[in-house]
Amino acid sequence: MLQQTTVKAVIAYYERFLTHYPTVQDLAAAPQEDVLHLWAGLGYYARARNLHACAKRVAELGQFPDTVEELLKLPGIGAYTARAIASIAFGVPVVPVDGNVERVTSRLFAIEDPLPASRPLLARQAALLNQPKAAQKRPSDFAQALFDLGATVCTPRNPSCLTCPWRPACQGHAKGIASTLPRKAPKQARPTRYGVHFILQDETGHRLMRKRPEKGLLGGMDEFPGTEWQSTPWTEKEALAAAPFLGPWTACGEVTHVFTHFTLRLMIYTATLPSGHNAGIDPSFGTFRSTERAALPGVMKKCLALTVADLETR
DNA sequence: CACGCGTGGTA
DNA sequence: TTACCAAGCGT
Repeated sequence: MLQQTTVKAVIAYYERFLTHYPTVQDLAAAPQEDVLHLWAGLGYYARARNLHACAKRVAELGQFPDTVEELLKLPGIGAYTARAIASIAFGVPVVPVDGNVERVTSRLFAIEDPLPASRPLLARQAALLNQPKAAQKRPSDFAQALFDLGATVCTPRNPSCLTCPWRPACQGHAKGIASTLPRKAPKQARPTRYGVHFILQDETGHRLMRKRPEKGLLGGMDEFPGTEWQSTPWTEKEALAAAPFLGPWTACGEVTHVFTHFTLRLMIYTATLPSGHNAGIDPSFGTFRSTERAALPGVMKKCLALTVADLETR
């Protein structure tokens, strides 16, 4: 859960997750649908699918692997997480390199080559940080102290060099460039994509939803039926051709959602199905279900909230 | 190796 | 408002 996600955002999800799945066997036995439902809103949904697959593998093995090499073979466990588990859970003297450790390392050694190209060099240098005997003796404390140094002292902006225990050894500070490191390659501009979604309610308050493909964007999560997301806006005529039934539809507003790599603008249409008319809808548009039980990603929750707000002001 | 993959917080 | 950032991984 903590991969690229802040502790604050994770805690509530973590607690809820552990309540449902106290052991790795419980998680391994759960339906994917339930796992994704508990993850909905946290983002990076491949992590949920990987964690689920990982639990199944560990249950199959009968125990957790305790070496970096074996941990790396598990789904969702990469160079960082394998070393975090090995050092924190099993006392193996290795250094997990996350964003914090990359920053600390780039400053300590005054590495000016920009990310992400400098990543292999940073990893090699970071691997040397636990040479001192005290670090070898307590791999778990060393790893977590390194994270905390990065999170509270050697911060991205305005680092507290005056209170830093490593200031005497810091080449970045000596050169006066610590706060400017790590350098980063310039980023690409974020394109905009456009889509139209239809929120169709039946007489019981259930809404028409379908499951997205297992892989790719929002993989395995639920959505309201709609158009593809393309680089140009849809005309009303084009959009309505993609609707799950004839209508009439109410244009209810627009939702903007920013993903890592593109901005999404969605037009939302709503309708309530006249009773007895829900048989003619093609199954490719989904089934009528309670939104409470669905695995709706943030962008779809926004769409739903818009229709609810729109209804109340109508 | 570059890119795709969410969401919330902060300056 | 925009830009950046967060206990990265898989392809």
